[in-house]
Formats: sequence, structure tokens, C-alpha cells
Amino acid sequence: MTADEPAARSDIGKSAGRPRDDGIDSAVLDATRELLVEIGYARLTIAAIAERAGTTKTAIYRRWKGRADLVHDAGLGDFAALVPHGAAIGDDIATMANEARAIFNSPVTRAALPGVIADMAADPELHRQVLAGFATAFGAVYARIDAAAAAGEITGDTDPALFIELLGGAAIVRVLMRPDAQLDEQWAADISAMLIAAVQTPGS
Amino acid sequence: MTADEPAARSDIGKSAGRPRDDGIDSAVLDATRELLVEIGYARLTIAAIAERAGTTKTAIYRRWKGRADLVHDAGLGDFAALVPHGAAIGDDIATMANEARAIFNSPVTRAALPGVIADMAADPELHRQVLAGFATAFGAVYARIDAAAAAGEITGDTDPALFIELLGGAAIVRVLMRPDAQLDEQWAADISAMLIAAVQTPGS
Amino acid sequence: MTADEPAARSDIGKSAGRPRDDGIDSAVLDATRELLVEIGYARLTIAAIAERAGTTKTAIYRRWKGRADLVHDAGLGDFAALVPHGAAIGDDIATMANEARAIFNSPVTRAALPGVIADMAADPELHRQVLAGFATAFGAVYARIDAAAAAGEITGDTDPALFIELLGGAAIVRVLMRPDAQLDEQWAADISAMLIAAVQTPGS
Amino acid sequence: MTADEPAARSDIGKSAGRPRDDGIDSAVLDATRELLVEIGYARLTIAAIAERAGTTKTAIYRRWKGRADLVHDAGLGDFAALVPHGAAIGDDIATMANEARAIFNSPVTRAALPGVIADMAADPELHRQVLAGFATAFGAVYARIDAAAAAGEITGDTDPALFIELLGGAAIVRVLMRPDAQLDEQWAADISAMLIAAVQTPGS
DNA sequence: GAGTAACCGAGACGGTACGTCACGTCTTCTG
DNA sequence: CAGAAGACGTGACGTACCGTCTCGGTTACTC
Repeated sequence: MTADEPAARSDIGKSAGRPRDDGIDSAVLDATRELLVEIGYARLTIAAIAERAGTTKTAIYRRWKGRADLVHDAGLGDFAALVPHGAAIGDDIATMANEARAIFNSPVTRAALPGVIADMAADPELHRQVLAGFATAFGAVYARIDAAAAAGEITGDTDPALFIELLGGAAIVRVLMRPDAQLDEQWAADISAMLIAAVQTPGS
Repeated sequence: MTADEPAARSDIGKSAGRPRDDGIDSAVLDATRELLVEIGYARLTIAAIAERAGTTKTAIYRRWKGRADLVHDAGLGDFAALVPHGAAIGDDIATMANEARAIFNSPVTRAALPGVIADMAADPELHRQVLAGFATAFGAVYARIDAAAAAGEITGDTDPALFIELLGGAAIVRVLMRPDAQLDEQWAADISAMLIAAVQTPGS
Repeated sequence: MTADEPAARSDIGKSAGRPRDDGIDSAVLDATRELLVEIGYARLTIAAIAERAGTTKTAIYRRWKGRADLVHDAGLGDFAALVPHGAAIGDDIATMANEARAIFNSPVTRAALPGVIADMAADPELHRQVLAGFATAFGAVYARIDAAAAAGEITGDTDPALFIELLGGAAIVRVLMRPDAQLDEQWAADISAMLIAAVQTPGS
Repeated sequence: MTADEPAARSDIGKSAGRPRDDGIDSAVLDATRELLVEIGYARLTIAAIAERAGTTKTAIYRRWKGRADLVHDAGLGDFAALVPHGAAIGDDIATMANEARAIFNSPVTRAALPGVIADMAADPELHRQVLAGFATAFGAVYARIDAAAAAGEITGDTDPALFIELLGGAAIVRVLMRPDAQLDEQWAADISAMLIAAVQTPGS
């Protein structure tokens, strides 16, 4: 993750030397989120983040590899939250749509997203990290879709990856094309209705 | 769009002074496309484009407002091509999916896309231009969807914008997450099957 | 010397592109001299020089290779001035001592000297340049000493290099050890008396 | 000198707590001398010295005030060694020239000298320390010159300070201008011949 | 056929931010 | 307390592109 981390493993916590100040980590992440919303990714500089966080560029570069790594950490985080558990598949899809709504309505996510997309494309390592952040959430969706297929709730040939791409893609494209508009409840209702119809067993 | 254009229209073609060398326009666009694919958007510089095109920065800035404007022009162009005409709605949706496939399989588009997304978010004027480039294509899709609804081929409450976002979003997300994989025929078949089901009238 | 100089030779003066602003050269050299005296070599920064000169770091690095190169250029220059011409050798030695006095009483020289000495030792290229700056002056001294030896005014085995090192070394050591004291007329009188005695023919 | 020295005198040697490891003092001084010769003063860093000495920056800063202080300590030391005792003044001057030869032929001295010169100019405290290191040696030379004047061996108006500056200055300038050349016996012979002539009583 | 106006190449210009380096200090743990 | 380890604030470094400008020189149209 992030920078070098000489003793990344939490081993036993030997930690020779002065320990890192955790307050700096959180101050920098907060400052990054604030500035992302205030001035946007393009105008974001490491020096400005350091100043806002009350620390220095050096301390930031000690923790993160660069702007891209930091913004990914501050703006996207892990999407472990998005969990569809068990009810009728229709209800769970509606839940997922609302989760997507919550995520992509966040001003921080909206500010970070375009920049992270560009950085991902330029840096394979960051690309790997971003995908890793989605892994658990995607895994949960996969499991739910497969279970629904096994239970006959939806067609057996439903590709869970395609399902995720439809839901996520629709949200992303909307956010990119209309940055000033929120994803409202109507959007969640419409998109889940279409997705439910898309995976429904033909003759049901 | 692009730069100032003192006499943008070719109207009568008066324009005192030495005329612009059209060869430079195309050489720059070609160089941009080549470099986009070779080194990517992030490492792309105006100076490098000028050198590759055998011209100078000055000549480029005379034609385009900056890197974003130039890449948008070279890498995305107008999507007037994407036209669904008239057959059964199912066939037309499959056609659209294949159009999307063609567009997003282009190495130039793939290289340009993430950068243009980031630039759009930072520059409202560019945002407007990019959307304008989609306008005719989107309009055609709108018309086709509305016609299908009127003909009873699909449910009357289908939102054409949502349809576009599902198709385009699925393609974009796939391209961003798996930059090394092509969108194959199977993808087009699967995605159009799901979209057809999504808009189908309930009891048909 | 100094930086690259793409067309160092004054060839025919083709000069493609925008010509360098000579005003910047002199403004930077002046600012360097001022700051050398005001804050000293150790505290001198390129950024401060640029600000004082009303220009930018970039413009400075375009002309000089770094602080050492710039300070050498601004603070030492060429010592072509130091010329002992023809009179009695005793008078000419007194003249040289007064030339040394003038040079090493200059606040700019005093401020630049210790830094340039250190930089010379670290950078062979700069070392070469500094010596080249002394070349003509040294040559003139050599010629005068040799002529005096040929005329029998001084001993025939006088080493001109040693003569220069004695005169220059005495001045430099004095300046380094007592930075707040000037080299006064008494100093010039004393040092020239000793040097004249040192080179005098034994039995004269 | 050097750092604070809470209990500088070895007085009774109580000093609560763990005593300093004297091995570190010498290891650091040795490492400093080695690195001075290997990479030069300009590229010398405290961290590198600590690593070479097998200790840490903290331990170094506990003993010396900084790089300048340490290098002065390691590279120049006290010049109490340079002692002209009593014989004929001509022989003693020759002895002094050979002492200077020995000092300035040392690779460590040659490497340290330019840097110490620059640091002295920037730091009055270091300047004072360096001069203090010369004090006893200079005092001895003063005494010898004065005694010779009193004995009528040399002219009565000989300024001992000027004498030192001539000898030391000639050596320093030679070393700075020709860093790759040694001061050989011929140099010592030539310089002492000139200095003897310079101070000789006029009619002797 | 002489102006005039916009083009062309080349490259210097004022800027802004970058990521790195070394400084000298401070904070923890271990002996 | 000293020693090791290493993070901390600080400040300067030299580089890279940006988008603009100023040159000398080159086409075309217009009068």
C-alpha cells in the first residue's frame, strides 16, 4: 500500500525509532478531502495539503507515493461497506442501487473520481490498488447474484461482472455528465427496476 | 470550437494574410493519436506532439486551446457515427452495443478517455464541448427509444438517458477496469440481451 | 562558459528564436553581488537572487549551471585588469601589491572568495574556469618577472609562480583570517618591501 | 569546543548516567577523515559519517555542533606541532617550510581546507575556533621571529604576521590551484630561500 | 509590385509545482 | 542517562511543462 513501509507487517510492533504520528495521517487525509471539494483535483497540490494539515511535504511523501496515491486513499477508501445481504433479490438490488447512490453523491467521491480514473490509467500499481479496494464489495455482489441464480430467482446465465458494470457504470456516467445533479431516489428506483427486469427469468 | 478562430467559418475565405497550413492540422492530430497510444495521456506534452508533427508549440496553440482541447479533438471526435436506424428494437439495441464495442476498442479512445474525463471535470467549457460532441448521437438514440415506446415494443416509462448511461457506463467501466481486454462479440451479445430484457414490456 | 550555449560561437549570429534578454543577465549579476554582500555566500539562494533581479529561477538556470558558476561569474570575473607594465621592477611590484589590495578590499570579492574556493575544490570544471580567469593576468606577471630577470634586476632563478603565490596568498590569508580589516597602504608597502627583497639579486 | 559539554572537564568523572562511549569519538573522526578523502567535503553528509562509523546522527550531534565543527576537529586539529626551535634563523625558516609542506600534503587537510575556509567565513564562532587552533603555533613563530630580530639576524621591522601569511598563503594558494600536485622538497627549498632573503638585514 | 497581415520555425520568458535531499531536532525503545 | 533508530519541521534544490512572447523570415491576398 501507499509508500514503502519498512515494517509494513504489524509483526509484533517492534518499531525501532520514533513512531509515526498517526495524527498526521488523519490530518492529511482530512485536508485532502477538504481541498478536493473546495478546489478540485486539478488544482490540488501537495504543498497546499501539507499546509492545510499543519505539516510538511516531506511527511506526506513519507506516507504516500504521490498525489494519486494520497487522493485514492483519502477519496475512495475501501468499499467494504456496500453489502447486499439476504432478502428477495429485487429488494437487494434496490439496496445496492441506494448504496451506489450514497457513494456517488458524496462530494469527496465526485471530486476524486475523475482524477483517480486518469491516474489509474497511467499507473498500473495504482490500478491494482484501486481494484483491490473494490474486491470485497464485488465479491459480496458476486455471491449474492450467484445465490439468486442458484435459487432460480434470476436467469442462470447472469454474469455478475456485467451486473456490477451496469449499475456502477450508470452511476459514474451520470455523475460525470451532470456533476451538479444529485442521484435522487427516483434514479435509484428507475435503475433498480431496469436491472431487476434485466436479470429476471424470461418467463416470470 | 478549439481556439479563437478569427474567421472560423470558411464563409468566403477572405482572411487577409498567409493562410494556415492544413497539413499542420492533420499532422498534429496524427501525432497526438500516436503519442497517446505510445506513452499515454499523462506523459503527453505539447512540445512532444509538436516535435513528432514536425511543427512547433506556437502553431498548435494557434489552433487549440491546450492539451485537453487537442486530445478531445484528436481522440474522441464527434460520435455522429453511432446511429441506430430502424428495424426491430432488439436488433437495433444489438447494433448499438456493437457500435459501443467498436468505439471503446479503439486504442486511441482508450488512451484518451481517462484523461478527457479528468479534464472535463476541471474545465466546464471542455465539459460543454464534449457533451456537445455526443448530442446528435444521443438525440438519435432518444428518438429510437421513444419511437419504440410509442410502438409498444418497450415499456412506456423507459428513460432514454438511463438506457444510454447503462450501455455507455458498462462499456466505460469495463475498459477502465480491464484496460488490456477487448470488448468481444460475447460482451456485445450479453449486454444487449440484458438491456433488451430491461426495457421489454412486462408481460411480453 | 557558464551554461550550455547552444550557439556559443558568435558564428554569424543566426539566432533563431527569441533572443535572450541581456537585461536579465546584468540584473542577475547585480542582484548576486548585492546579496553576496548583504547576506553572504552561505545564505545565498537562487530563488532570492531571482526575486531580487525581478526574474525567475528558470531564467537563471538557463544561463548558469548553478550557484557556484553564477557567483564565480558575478564575484570574480576576469582579472585582466591587474597589469604591471614597465618601470623599475621595484615600482612595478609595489603596483602589483596595490592591485591586490584593490581586489581583495572589494566587499564582493571578499564575500565570494571563500565560497568559490570551496566550490572549485568540488567541481573540476569550475576549477578550470576560475584558473582560466586568472590566465591573462598571470601571464603578464610572468612576463614582467622574466623580463626583470633577463635585465638582471632580480635573481635569475626567480620562479614567477612562486612570486604570485606569495603575493596572492598573503592577501588571501589576511582576508580570510581578518575579514573585518581592510588591506591598507601600510600592508601594500610592507608586502612589496619583503617581496622586493625576496627577489633581489644577492649582492645588490 | 565542539558541543555543549555538560561536564567538559574530566574533573572527577562522576557524571550521572551512562558514560559516553569514547570509541564512538574516534570512530566518527576516522570515518570523517576517510569520507573527506573519498568523496570530498561538498558531498560529505552527517548521515553518511554516522553510517560509516557504525553509529547514529544523534551520537554525533551530542559531540559536535555540526558538519563544520566536526570536520574542523577531524581534518585540521591543533597546529601545536609546527614548532621552530632554535638554530640559525635560516635553518629554522627552512624547517617551517618543511612543516608547512607536511601539513598541506596531507590528503585529509587538502580535502578539509576549502570547506573549512567557506564555513569559517559563514560562522564567526567557527572562525574563532579555527584561529584558536593556530594560536600556539603562531605564537611560537612570533617568538622566533622577534628573537631573530633582537639578535640582529633579520631586519628589525619584520612583521611576524606578514611572515606567516607569506609562508602559509603560498602553500594554500598552491594547494588550491594545483590540487593534484604535491609540495615537494624543491618547493620548500625555493620558498624558504625567498623568505630568508625577504627578512634578511639589508646589508648582510 | 508594394503593402499588409497572418502565418511559420525557433526558442526565451514568467510561472507553478514537482519530488528529493540534507539539515538539525525530537521522540520512542532498549541497554 | 547513552545509544539506535527513525520520524519530524524546515528550506533549498534543480527539473519539467505550462502557455505567452518576441524574433527573423515566409506566403498569400489587396491596392
